[in-house]
Amino acid sequence: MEKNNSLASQLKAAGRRMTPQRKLILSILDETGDHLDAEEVYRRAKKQNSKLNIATVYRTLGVLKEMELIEQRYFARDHGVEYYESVSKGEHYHFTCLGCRKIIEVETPKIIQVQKEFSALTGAKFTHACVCFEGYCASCVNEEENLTL
Amino acid sequence: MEKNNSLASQLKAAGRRMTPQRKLILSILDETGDHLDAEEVYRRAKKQNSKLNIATVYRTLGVLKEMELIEQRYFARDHGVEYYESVSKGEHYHFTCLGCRKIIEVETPKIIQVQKEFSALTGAKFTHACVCFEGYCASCVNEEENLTL
DNA sequence: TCTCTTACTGCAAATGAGTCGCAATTGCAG
DNA sequence: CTGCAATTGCGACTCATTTGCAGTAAGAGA
Repeated sequence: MEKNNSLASQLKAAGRRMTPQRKLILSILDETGDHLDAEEVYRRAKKQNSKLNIATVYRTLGVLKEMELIEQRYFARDHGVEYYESVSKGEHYHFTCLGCRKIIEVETPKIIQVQKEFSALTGAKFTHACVCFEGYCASCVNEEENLTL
Repeated sequence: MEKNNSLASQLKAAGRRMTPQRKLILSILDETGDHLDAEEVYRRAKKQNSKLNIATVYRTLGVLKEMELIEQRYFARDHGVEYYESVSKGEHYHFTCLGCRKIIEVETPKIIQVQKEFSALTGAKFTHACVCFEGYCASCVNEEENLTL
């Protein structure tokens, strides 16, 4: 319950209100291990609130993003769709396999290092980095090799 | 002229044809130092070929990208628009200033290092990395500080 | 140089993720 | 319990990008 309380008080601090829609959408993102786009969040949320509208999902995702409770991300070169994940997952990046569409999470301190170096060099201040990788995962690389033999 | 010949032969090798539209669009991207989206490429190209259509620009950008003559990129968190640049510019990344919208190019070997480390670890093969940074450049950081004083 | 095939272009209409205006609803402070 | 501002649902809208199609034009072969 503390989660709801914390959400409620954070919302209040921002002059916003706690609503069942917001609670529902955040809980979906907090509890899933998958990478969801707005459409998929909508689909899952709608199961529990059939009158929910996609516009509300987008608006809620915007609010949660503003409050830094979730992060918006893009995966792979085709950035047509935005994905969202709870910030509670911590700093990491994504590798999308072009073969099987699997998303592998990549952890590395190097991106932060680049930011620090560039800041030190130029005096710029970073607020956000979008990093995503694309390629073939080990098993798809093998498959490809078998095919070309 | 070797550039056109090279383009022509590369196109031929891919079972494609050389057209004035393709020549024009590639030359615009090769010669500019700016970061152009499809709309801006279209605007500039149209000055030299008034009948040119935006759909042709998109199709041509797709072909050139497929032939690895240009790279498609996204800048900043709002990935609504795709930008294109000639691959002849070499490996680099982009920092977008949220204050003045300036795009600063960032050079670092660290991104490639991340890819190598991850490949060594998992056996995955990288084909592409999308990296973009967002924040405030030195002069906008200063301005912001002045405002909040 | 001419011809024929088929890749390519221009156009207009379609797509689709995300946004917006507005009236009805609902948190929640007092 | 009341009032009002924040929020929702809904449908219409935006706008970058894509697609279908009929006409055009590269460029290989004769």
